[in-house]
Amino acid sequence: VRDTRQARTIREILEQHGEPVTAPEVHSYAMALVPGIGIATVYRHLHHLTVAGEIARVELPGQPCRFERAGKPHHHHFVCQGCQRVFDLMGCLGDLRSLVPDGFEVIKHDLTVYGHCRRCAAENAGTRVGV
Amino acid sequence: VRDTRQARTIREILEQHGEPVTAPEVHSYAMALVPGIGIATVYRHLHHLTVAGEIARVELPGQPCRFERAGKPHHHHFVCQGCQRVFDLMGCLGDLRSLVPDGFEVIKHDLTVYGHCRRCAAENAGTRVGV
DNA sequence: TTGTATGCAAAAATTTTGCATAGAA
DNA sequence: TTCTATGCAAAATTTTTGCATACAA
Repeated sequence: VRDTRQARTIREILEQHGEPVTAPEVHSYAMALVPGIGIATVYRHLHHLTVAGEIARVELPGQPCRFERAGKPHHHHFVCQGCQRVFDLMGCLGDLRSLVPDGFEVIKHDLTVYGHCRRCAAENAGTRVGV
Repeated sequence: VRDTRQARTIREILEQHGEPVTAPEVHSYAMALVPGIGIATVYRHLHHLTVAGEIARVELPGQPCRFERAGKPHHHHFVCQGCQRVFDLMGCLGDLRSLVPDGFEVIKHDLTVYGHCRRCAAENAGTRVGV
């Protein structure tokens, strides 16, 4: 993998983003920095960076795959149902082994919490639609 | 929504399945009962049944949408990394509000646990590849 | 009849691949 | 020159939609 302008741009976008971003989002950010960059190049570099362990895939239920910097401590994600933004949730839950049947082996887990972020909770106060 | 043979077949497949199934899976089961049934009909009925509240969408991270009978008590899912089967996990976790920042409002959550089911855990004992 | 449901094929939406060419070593 | 990277377009995947026809009331 050569250190081209496209490769550098995509790596930097991922490094600078706190929350996970989708490939089309990365593409539109990259377009501003490298006009004409193709979406295929974005997908290819996201793949390279994932294999290299520099970024991690973040799969949220029912959503297209996102990517975030690797190396963060174990964490989960919060999806705001107002603004659709995704936030990191540090911390985790207790013993998951108590949830699985006897003989089942737990390797890992994903938790996604849905709700309203601080801003949307404030804006929606009083006008909440049944969710 | 008329009670046709296709509608009845698809509803029954969903009623009888313990674990969530994908639309293509429903289609192949339905093909055995109603030869020539189209995948579009399957998607249309899955949509109708979802709107009617008879079945529920199950979104697992990184996987195509699945469907299961509605009305089950709150539960989560276990994905076996050996056989890829999906199991229901009854029970739940403690207080999720402790995980979210101040001012955030929790509405719901999804938990997916990955590992090996009893059979795959037994088969894999000793031959485990690093996962 | 009158209207809904169906199957097929085409269309969307997201991601991957093939290929000729541009660019880097 | 030699090889990788790129952009474009086409393909693959999953789901939705349009439409003419079949079927039900």
